[in-house]
Amino acid sequence: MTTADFLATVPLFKSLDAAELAHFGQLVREKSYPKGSVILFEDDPGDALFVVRAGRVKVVLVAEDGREVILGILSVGEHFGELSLIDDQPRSAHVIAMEDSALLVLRREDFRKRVEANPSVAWSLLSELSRRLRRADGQIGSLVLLDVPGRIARMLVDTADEGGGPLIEKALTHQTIAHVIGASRETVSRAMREFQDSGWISTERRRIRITNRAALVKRSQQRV
Amino acid sequence: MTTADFLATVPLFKSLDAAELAHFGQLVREKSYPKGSVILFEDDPGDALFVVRAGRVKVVLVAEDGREVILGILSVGEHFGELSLIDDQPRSAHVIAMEDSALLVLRREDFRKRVEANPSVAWSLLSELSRRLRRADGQIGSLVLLDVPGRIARMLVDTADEGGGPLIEKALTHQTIAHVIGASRETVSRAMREFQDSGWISTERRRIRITNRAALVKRSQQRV
DNA sequence: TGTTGGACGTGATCCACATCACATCACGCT
DNA sequence: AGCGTGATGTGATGTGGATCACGTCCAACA
Repeated sequence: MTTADFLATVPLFKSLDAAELAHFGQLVREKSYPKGSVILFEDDPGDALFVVRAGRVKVVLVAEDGREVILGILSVGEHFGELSLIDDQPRSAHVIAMEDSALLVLRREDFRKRVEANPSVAWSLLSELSRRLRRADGQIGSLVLLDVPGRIARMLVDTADEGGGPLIEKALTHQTIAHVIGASRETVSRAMREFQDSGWISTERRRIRITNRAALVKRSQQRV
Repeated sequence: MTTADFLATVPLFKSLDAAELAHFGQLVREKSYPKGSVILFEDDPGDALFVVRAGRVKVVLVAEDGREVILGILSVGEHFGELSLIDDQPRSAHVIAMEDSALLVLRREDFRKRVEANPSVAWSLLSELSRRLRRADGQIGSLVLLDVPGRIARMLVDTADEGGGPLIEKALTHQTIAHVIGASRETVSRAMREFQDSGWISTERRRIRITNRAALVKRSQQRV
């Protein structure tokens, strides 16, 4: 697939015509990052937007003692790094490749010019930031109002809904889930086992099937 | 102050000229909300943007058992409700007047038309959403990585920085702080007393003065 | 096919905080 | 001035979940 063809599949650019996509295609360059490599560092000045072309990356905050929170996991077609292009502030988090990944890089000035020529891209960006803000606020609510099993239940339901079905493929490891919901690996393991014993989910290597969505939804709305 | 003059002071509209401001002024209507009244409900369909003209409002999520989290507190000149205008999704939280307040209300279609006529407003909106997203992500980091005193320290430093000086006027009550940082009122009281006894802050009715910013910053970066 | 490193399972222990229960304190009101 | 209501101070008690310390399982790879 050519770069322009790939860009056509990226939601951010969905409103662009072929000529514009070709134009964008000329401006980006592709970079590879092996699993575990740091794509960008918190506090660095930022002057580029990244689009995931292959692989998966995580957006993380890291404490001095090494503990981490995962703010987001981005797959093919998703983008990151636009905040610094918009407000000229430093990067707000680290971004690390979870698998061998390939990213398209677009520099600030190129991006700004293209956005000014295509206000519809600005609207796509607003939609995307709105979505992220809703998610972030929901996450804050979860952290404060729910216990760990509740947060896991919520995450499972959300993930399944986004995936479009009750089967979650290439599911995250317990350790990764723990980093996302702000809990320890052990507690996640225990809660997942509970769900399984209750018949709410079934798992087999890297796949989770939700077998009682209603129960999970209920569990994600109240403390027991 | 006329409505147009007031709008000129609102950051969202800072790039507009007098004619445009007058135009906007024609489209908004002003509504009053007594302290405690609910301005909008989570899950309602939303078709209006609100600008705080007087008073203070809080954006909150409420659990079934009544516990609440405050996602944001908005003062004069700040706005809310734009997410539903952008993505047509329902309201993501309740908004409640913390004091007797007056709000300017702008309907979706009027707002959209004006934004299309003034792309610079879209850029202001992007800046604002970026700011909120950074804050929300920071808050998620605080909730997961810091203990309660750490979160309070962070909040004090942030509030002072926004206020432009070490003196925080019309400070929030301990109960309200508790709702913002996700803790109990008692724990907030004890932590604030600790800070005071350590000489990091001093307080006198509804005012907090930061007397050792460095110590607070350090406390907000590591668990003790 | 043995080896090795990552993912998962599970008990024991500890502690930061929520919760409960009151005691003041500080003001805005009448 | 006296009253009532909301803000704050502070002990006692209970617990969800982090942490520590292992053991098991499994897939990739030499």
